[in-house]
Amino acid sequence: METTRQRLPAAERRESILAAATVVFGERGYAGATTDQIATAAGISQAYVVRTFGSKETLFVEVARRAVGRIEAAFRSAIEADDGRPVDQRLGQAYLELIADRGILLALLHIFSLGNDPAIGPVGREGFLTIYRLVRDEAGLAPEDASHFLAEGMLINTVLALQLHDCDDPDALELVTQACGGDLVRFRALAAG
Amino acid sequence: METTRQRLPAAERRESILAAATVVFGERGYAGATTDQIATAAGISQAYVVRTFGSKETLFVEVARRAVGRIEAAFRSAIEADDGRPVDQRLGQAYLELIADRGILLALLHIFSLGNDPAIGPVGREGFLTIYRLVRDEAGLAPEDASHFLAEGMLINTVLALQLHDCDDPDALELVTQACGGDLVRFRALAAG
DNA sequence: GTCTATATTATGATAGAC
DNA sequence: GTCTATCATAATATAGAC
Repeated sequence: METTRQRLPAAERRESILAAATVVFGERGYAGATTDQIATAAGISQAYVVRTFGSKETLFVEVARRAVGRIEAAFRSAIEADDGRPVDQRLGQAYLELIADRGILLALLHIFSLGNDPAIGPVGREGFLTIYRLVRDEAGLAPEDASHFLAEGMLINTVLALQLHDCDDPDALELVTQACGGDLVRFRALAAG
Repeated sequence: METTRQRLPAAERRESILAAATVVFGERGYAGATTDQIATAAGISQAYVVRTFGSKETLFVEVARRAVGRIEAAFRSAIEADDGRPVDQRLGQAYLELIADRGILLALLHIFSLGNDPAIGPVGREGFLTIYRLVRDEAGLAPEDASHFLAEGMLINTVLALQLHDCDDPDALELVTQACGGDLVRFRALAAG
């Protein structure tokens, strides 16, 4: 017999759609993802996805804000949890752990690549600067170090998007190993979910 | 009176479409760009764009290969032109100069973000690894340095895509200054075309 | 080599029932 | 809170003329 559709409170439904949308947008990009794919991933109807957020664009913006929020949260707790290691090392690990949160990093990559879009651009800029300020002001990194840190983060996003960690190619694995600071096995495990 | 449409040899027409497509794909991404926008940018009809490359997907793949080719060419000439400065500095400058070649870097960013796509993914991986091998084997950078170099490159792509160089925000400008190695004015001039 | 016209499909969004 | 049905549009691709 069939499972009846779950009736959820609005807040939970929103969150479940956002989670599904993050994965789908992360895989296909903003324009490439369809509200129908997101609906299927969330286990509801296409119309309901659109109705809940008003439009695909609004949904994407919410996904972007949520993704930035996750990064902020991860970084803040890495800053607080002082275990003796230098703060940039703690931040780097926190960022890598986010790979497990499927789609967050990939969705961000797509958001950042759409700076030209009148609706999405401002959200991307604000999000990126928010993260920059966090690592500079709250973690206390010098501008140069903060910039390097973001650069390494963008490389991680890229090798993750390209799925180089699943390649057989030895050069790909060498590069991923460098990008993740040495622990390829862990990177793979996180990416596999 | 109207200018008559230029009749061009096949090779030149292909190149002019590729150039236009690079800009449009760079601004909107693969799925977000339409063959009609590309046609307008190239000054020809939509049908002719599709007919020349067979499909939008094929066109995008050609754009990707051309973009990677441009980077290879720029890096090879930077490696050859030994002016006494360390090679990674020459490479960095060569990469920055590519900003002037409108769309190349932005198109690449979009290509690299679509690793999941069955047709585009392999092209993106191949392109990225080609560049990695070039800076490692031909420029002679150690894997760690090659990785850092690519990371800085991805940061440049990102701030360019986000158009942080056109922001008023002082933090944005600080970050772009770091990303481009100090010369914000030059970065802006290159980006302005 | 290049265009106009059009077939075809896909997708975002809306209306209205339950 | 959620669905089904449907509208409207946009966009890729094809056919065929010049």
